[in-house]
Amino acid sequence: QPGRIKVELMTTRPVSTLLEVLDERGFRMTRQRRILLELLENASGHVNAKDLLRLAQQRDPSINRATVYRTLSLLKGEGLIDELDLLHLDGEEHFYERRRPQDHLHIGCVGCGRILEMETNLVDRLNTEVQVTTGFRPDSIRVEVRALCPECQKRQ
Amino acid sequence: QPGRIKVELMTTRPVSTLLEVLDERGFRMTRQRRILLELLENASGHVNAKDLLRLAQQRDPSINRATVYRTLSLLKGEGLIDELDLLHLDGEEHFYERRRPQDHLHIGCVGCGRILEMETNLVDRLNTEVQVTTGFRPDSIRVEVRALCPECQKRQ
DNA sequence: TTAAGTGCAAATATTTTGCTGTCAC
DNA sequence: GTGACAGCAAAATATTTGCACTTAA
Repeated sequence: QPGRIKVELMTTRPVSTLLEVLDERGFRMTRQRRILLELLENASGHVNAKDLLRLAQQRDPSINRATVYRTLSLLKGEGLIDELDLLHLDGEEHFYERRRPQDHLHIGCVGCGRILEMETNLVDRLNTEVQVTTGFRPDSIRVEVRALCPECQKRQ
Repeated sequence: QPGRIKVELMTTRPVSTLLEVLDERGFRMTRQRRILLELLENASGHVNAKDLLRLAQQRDPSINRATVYRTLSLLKGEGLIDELDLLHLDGEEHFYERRRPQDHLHIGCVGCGRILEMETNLVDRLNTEVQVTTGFRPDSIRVEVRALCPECQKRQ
């Protein structure tokens, strides 16, 4: 069956919260981490470090940039979030999203910068093919498509 | 048929050189561009800006960093090279490669940093599925896999 | 109590830009 | 000759780090 379009809405959520997982793994639950984890959990789609900092500071103005980066680094290292570039359509910063059971791909419109997500089993099949063909054991996969959205196609 | 492994060797080369294409399109052929284009053409695999600058300066020490970035930007804009992140296994810099007719994916080993290429028609099928499912018209696609190579698997 | 975590400021890394001078066409 | 391009240095952007202080466990 064909992939379904997912826009800024996640359906296949992990069962435990980031907080629960980090807690289980023995990391300290600081005030700052609670805020950042909750924001990441509920962020619609993808956040960059700058926005995450801004959002966090709305709840606690003392939260520092370094803490944001250190938390993101921790979560990356624990395999709980993935770092995306989203094709650097606008600047060089990274975006972060909660890792989900179902792999998906990101499509960025070079015209308007809109980002779309799409779930398709082709991504899982890529994983399998990599494993079988090369012997490399995939950990995570990132698929990013530069494209032109229907609206921008008309506009051209 | 299964994808074939390609390591640091390109088989499906474009017919015209970068120089020929830029010349046709009316860009000026400066001494600096000739050097950079030739290096990009013959670079085995992927180059980053720093290495490209270093290599270029071996032929002409006066070549400047800004010229390298401006040339890369030009080639990107003309759709002649693609910019890769190779999963930022080591630092934040970008890598560049000549765009080829056959799409392929990049697999990076998180253990040793080795980068492998693999050609598979699944990438082309992804392009098709994106177009059909979302209406977005793909321009280029980037597939990057974090993985563990066979040697690093044993070592663990 | 104490080691993990935070804030701060400065450092690092990579890429971009304004300006002036040069060269391909 | 002239506008596209190059060199230079400084700026911009994004992220990381050393160190002293704070706090969760």
